[in-house]
Amino acid sequence: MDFPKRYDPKEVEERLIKFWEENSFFRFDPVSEKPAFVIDTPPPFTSGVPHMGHVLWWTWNDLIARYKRMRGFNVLLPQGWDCHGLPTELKVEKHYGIDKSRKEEFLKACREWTEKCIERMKSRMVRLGYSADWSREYSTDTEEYMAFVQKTLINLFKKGILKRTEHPVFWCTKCGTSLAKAEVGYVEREGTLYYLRFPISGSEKHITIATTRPELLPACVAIFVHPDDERYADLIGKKAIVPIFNREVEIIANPDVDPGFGTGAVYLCTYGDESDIKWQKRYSLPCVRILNEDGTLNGNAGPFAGLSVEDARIKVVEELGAMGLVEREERLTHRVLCHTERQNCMNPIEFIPKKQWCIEAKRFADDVIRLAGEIKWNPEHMKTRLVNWVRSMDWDWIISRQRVYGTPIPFFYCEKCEFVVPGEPFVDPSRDKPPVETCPECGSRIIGETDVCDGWVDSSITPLVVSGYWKGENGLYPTSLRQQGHDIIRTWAYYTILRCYLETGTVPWREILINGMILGPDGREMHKSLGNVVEPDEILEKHGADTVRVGLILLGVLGKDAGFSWKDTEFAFKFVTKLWNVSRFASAHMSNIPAPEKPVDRWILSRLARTVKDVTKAMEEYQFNVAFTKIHDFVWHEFADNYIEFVKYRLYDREDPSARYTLYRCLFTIIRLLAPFMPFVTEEIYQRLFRSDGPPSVHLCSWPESGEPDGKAEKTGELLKTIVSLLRSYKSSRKMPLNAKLSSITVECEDRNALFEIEEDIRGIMKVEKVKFGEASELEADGIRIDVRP
RNA sequence: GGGCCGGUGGUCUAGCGGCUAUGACGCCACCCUUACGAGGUGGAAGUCACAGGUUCGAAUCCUGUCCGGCCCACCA
Repeated sequence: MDFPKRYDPKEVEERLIKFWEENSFFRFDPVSEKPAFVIDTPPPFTSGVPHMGHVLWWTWNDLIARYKRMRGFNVLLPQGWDCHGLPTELKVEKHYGIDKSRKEEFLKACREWTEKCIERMKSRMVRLGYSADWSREYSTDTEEYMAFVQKTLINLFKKGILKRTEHPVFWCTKCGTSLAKAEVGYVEREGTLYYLRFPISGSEKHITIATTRPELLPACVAIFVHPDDERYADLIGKKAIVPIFNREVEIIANPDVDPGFGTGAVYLCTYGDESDIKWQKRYSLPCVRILNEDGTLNGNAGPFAGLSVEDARIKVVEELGAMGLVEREERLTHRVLCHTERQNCMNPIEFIPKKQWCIEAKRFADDVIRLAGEIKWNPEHMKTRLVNWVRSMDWDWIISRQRVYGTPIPFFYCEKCEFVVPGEPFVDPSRDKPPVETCPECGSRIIGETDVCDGWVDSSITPLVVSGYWKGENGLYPTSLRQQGHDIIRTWAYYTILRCYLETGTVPWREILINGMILGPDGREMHKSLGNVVEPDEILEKHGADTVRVGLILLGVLGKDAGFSWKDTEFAFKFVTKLWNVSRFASAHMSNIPAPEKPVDRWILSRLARTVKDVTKAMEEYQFNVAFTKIHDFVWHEFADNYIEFVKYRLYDREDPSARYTLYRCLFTIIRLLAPFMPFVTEEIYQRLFRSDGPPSVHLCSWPESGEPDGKAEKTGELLKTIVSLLRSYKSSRKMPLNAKLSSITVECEDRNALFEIEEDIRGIMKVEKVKFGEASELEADGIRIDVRP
């Protein structure tokens, strides 16, 4: 049989990708009798180049899809693209030099850029062997998709869950947009704590407050001290004078103040941080808005108007200093709220009161927690993350973004009374006509919303899209499985559960699988500046897709981060070669004609059965690294190192039909076990050796049945292994070639019958002329003793 | 500060109540066997983080300590 000496991944992969595509093997069959398995697949964000994290993600999805197909499921593995987003806008501004004020032109450029990104991503997925049903591809920037997003938003509006309200929002002055709570986080920063004196009204005394934000002085509306703080007991209820502005503010007792920090006195400005918002509400204080959206101070800041936050800080301190009101300054590290969702922004967040569209998510916290309980989490403990997040949430979901490349918020409202009129999807209220000319309430002019949606609004309804629910088919909803990273549990997983629940009343998926992050080889996050970035293309070019996949599968423990490892890639590549060589050997010696088994055959078949059992169990638990390692160990160390070596003498000398058939059975099973992991090399072997006995592709074969392991046969096999190992050791220690002849050996073991069964094998494998049973003492292992006569 | 996860030869890893603790990489010695040197055989290397406890029996279960990692949290 023709079987090339070397496996050429590049040639094979190109050929098989075409072969699979031409035959549409991976199309979802809508009329199939088989149970459906729907994977809620990632719409990867289409910005930049795919990285190792994407590749792990795809590999897992594809692995699951291929495995489930072999298990008899009608698998739907669709693919979508999450297009909208700030990074794309920024790229377009920079690359094309188009300003977003030229909206139509700008959007066109965004789409062009996105198309390119999709092409780049898709080509890598295809090369990796991603077995998606490409006929079901979708993009979040199509009118069809956006129309559905808008429809769900209008539903929420009608139910009174989506509203336009004024609220201080997280505002990034650098990106010029509001943000959701999930997009911001605290970052340790160096800063200065200023001790500022406020004169007490009608007194010679003063009170000293400590703050890191002196520039917010114009917005000061109160001073707080702890109710039990003796230092300030006599000042509670009195008024302090805001320096420079000569405004009076009340000194109020507030139990949340920490008397141990700074001076124990804190001033409230609208708004310096989240507690300011809480306290302002609690004590019904006024709001002085001093910040513009670009991060400069406005007219309310008096002499500081027009300055940036940073400049104002210096100026205020200077002026207070001149007045003798700066008591002291001290350096400190504190936590600053920053735009953490975007690694290359990380700008400090300001709070600006604004009218925003908001989904009242908090109301549904208990429902989301209940639904999380109905979903099977892998690993289980990741559910805690979601639950903790939902419990700690104290803000609703602000969905409006002051951007252009996004799904338009589908509402119009009255310029005077703010009465809201929904549009008819698809609608772009920034350019389309409102459905009514004037406000039905007050007769004033109706204007269109110009904001667009947060990107998560698009991507949180993918289960409704992939299942066909959005087109009125709901047979496939809820979907079977979502796979995603733990870093976006509080965003993607949470928002998806919430949105799908609000739309359908049920869970979006039955199971969720959490993958870890792929770190650099040094164990740190991959960053260009750290020089620890490994590009998937590099390995893909060198060793092929199967190696890339297995290299990552070995790292991928459920929910755990792992550093990229060249060793594992090397390991994977060696195994591809090993499998190829094993198959090459088998191609010359195996046969599909059944024949009765001999003891050694029964042993390997039992070991094989056990392997199938273990691997299947690991696959069901999504422990892919364990599953692969089990197959690897069996193939290399039991099948190749032992079984094949044990039967060579039978194959070479007498073409033993039992060995030939056993070889066939083992390899066919191995190929099928490995097919989901290494789709290319297994398909190539299948086409060469097994195609005539089965379906047109190994990926259409069924998953092997395990059968029952045979304990007795395994014991006999172990006895043979031990004896062979002892004799190899004997030869090795005497620097003899392994195929050196021995005249006789005497074996002392418990089971004389077993020894009798394998006597011929011992003689054939180790070139021993005579095997005797009896007392021995020269070599010993596992309670078996041997004497050797060279 | 709260929560979660983990700590097994030099490095990575399996085992998660019961045979002498799995395997890989690396290391040492050897073999040259007609699938594979991207081989093969043999070997050295571990008090399974530490301390208690439960049990006939603990790497495995419980408690505490130490050390890492991640997530969350308003100390201005």
